[in-house]
Amino acid sequence: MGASKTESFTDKQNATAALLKALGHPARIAIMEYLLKSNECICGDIVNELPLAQPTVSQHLKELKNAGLIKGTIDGNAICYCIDDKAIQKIKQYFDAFNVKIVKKKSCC
Amino acid sequence: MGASKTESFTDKQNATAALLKALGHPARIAIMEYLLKSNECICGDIVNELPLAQPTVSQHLKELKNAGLIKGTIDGNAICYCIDDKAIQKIKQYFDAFNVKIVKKKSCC
DNA sequence: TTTTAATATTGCAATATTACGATAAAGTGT
DNA sequence: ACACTTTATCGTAATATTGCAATATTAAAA
Repeated sequence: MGASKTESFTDKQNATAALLKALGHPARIAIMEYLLKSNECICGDIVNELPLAQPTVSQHLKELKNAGLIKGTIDGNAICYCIDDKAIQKIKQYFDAFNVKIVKKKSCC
Repeated sequence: MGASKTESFTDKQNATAALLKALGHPARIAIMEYLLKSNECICGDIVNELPLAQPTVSQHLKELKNAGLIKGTIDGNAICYCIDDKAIQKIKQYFDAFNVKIVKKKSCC
């Protein structure tokens, strides 16, 4: 098929998977890390930083934006992309909670 | 193409992306959450819990195992799958560090 | 040893993803 | 208006993912 049976899982599970899936590509990890360390957030700078063609980078930026991980604001004829803290908080909280439960649980194997 | 240009990114970026990609599917999130909350870790129980056919679940388990997120031990003719803490620690640390840097950084948009 | 149970693998169809050239769109500067 | 810059979109080829039926494998149980 190729299509996930999303309707069979909870909204929360689908939402979590969607966030992590958006980060599940090295180019998108590289974009996030660049936005984190650099003071530049202009789309063109990201394109120059990555070893990918401009349309490809644009596509990755779109996916990150759709997932809520970044937001873009128009600045003249350029676009400034920034990390959206809220999405990162959500992920962090998910793994924090996950970790707490792991510590409490006895591993059976 | 369909194939990621992994050779263009750092090993760390590729490793991070691979871990998150493995969790980027609702069925695999559901498996991890089941293993976290349940005392059962037998493969058959997971198959019964999920709305997917046995071969599909087996495939998802394989991906989680390849990513290092779970480990399986043979128990008679059943297999017990458990979460591998180390992988979760890695992810948690990644987002903790990410978050620290976000807080320090002034968002530009 | 034959049957049964549990899990993995194979093969395949449907769909999604990745990448990029070509082109469009939208703003800037002249 | 015109060229120029920046980013997005379209179209398409190559590859990957998802899901399952059928089948193989492996170990227990009878």
